[in-house]
Amino acid sequence: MNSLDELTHELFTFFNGFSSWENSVIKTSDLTVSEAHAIEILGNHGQMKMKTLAQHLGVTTGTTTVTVDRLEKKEYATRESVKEDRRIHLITLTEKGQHAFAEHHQYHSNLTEQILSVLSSEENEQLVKILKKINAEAF
Amino acid sequence: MNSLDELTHELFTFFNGFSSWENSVIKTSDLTVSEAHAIEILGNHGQMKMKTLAQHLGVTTGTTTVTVDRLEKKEYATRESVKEDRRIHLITLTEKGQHAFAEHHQYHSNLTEQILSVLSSEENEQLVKILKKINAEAF
DNA sequence: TATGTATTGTTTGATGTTCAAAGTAATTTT
DNA sequence: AAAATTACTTTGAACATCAAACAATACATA
Repeated sequence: MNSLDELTHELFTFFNGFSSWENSVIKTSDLTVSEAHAIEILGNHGQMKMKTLAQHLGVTTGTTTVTVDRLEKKEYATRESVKEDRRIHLITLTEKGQHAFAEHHQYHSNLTEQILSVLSSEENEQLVKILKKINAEAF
Repeated sequence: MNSLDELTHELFTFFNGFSSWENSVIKTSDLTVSEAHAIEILGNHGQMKMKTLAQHLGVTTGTTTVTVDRLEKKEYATRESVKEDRRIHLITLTEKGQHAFAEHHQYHSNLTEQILSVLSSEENEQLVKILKKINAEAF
C-alpha cells in the first residue's frame, strides 16, 4: 500500500469512527440527529434567523422549518418575528435547549479526552496544529 | 479557550468539513448515501453475507435488505444463496459496482491529496502516525 | 406611489433512511 | 422429532431531505 492510500485509509477510518460515535451519543438523548445539529449550531453561535441556520446546517430552509417546528414543540427553542422586518424569524434556544447544548458539548469534550489519552503531549500539539491548517485551508 | 476546548473545536470542525464533502461527492453520483456506503464496504472487503454487511454498516439487517434491494435493481450488486447453508445470501459487486467503487475511491484519494497539499511532509508523517494510534485505540 | 422584483419563511409531495417487531425459511440442538 | 436458533425479509412508523409552489413582506425604480 502506498503512502497516499495509507493516509486515505486512516482518514476514512477515523471519519467513520467519529461518525458512529456521534450517532450513538445522539441516540442516548431525547433528540434526533437533525435536532441535535441545530442545537449545536444555535448553542455555538447564539440566536439566528431561519436562513442563517439553514446555511449552517447545509440544508434547505424547508428542511429547517420542519426541524425548528419540532424543536419548538419539544421546547428546546423558540421562534419570534422581528419588528423591523417581519419576514424574519429569530430562533433562540430555551433554558432546556441550552442545557441540552451544554450536555452535548460535554460529550464532545469526553471524546476529545479519550483521544488525547492515547497521544503524547507532543502528538497532541502536532494534531492541533495540523487540524488548524487543514480546517483553514483544505476544505 | 483552554487547550481541550481548542482541540474539540478543531476536531468537530474537521469532522463537519469531511462530512459535507462526502455528502456532496455522493450527490454527484447515481447513488444514495446508504448505497454508496454499502459499495464502499463491499469494495474494500469483497463479497459478504447480509449480516456481515449490516454489521459493517452499523445498521439492522432489515435496513440492509432494503439497501441491497436497490443495489440489485440498479445492477451494482447481486445476491446469491449459498449451497451449504441456504439461509445465507452472499452479496457481490457487479462490474458496474466495482467501477463505482473505484470511482468513489478515486474521490477519496483526491481529498487526501487536497489535504496533503497544505501539509509539510513532516506533518504528513505525523498525521499518519497519530491517526493510526487513534484508530487503533481510541474508539 | 404603484408595480414589479427580491427575500424570508412555510407547505406539499416525493424519495430515502432507519428501526423494531413480526414473519419465513433453513439449520442446529436436545 | 420438537424446540431453539439463525439468516434474512417484510411491514409500519418516524425522521430527513429536496424541489417546487406558495404567502407575506420589503425594496427598487419608473
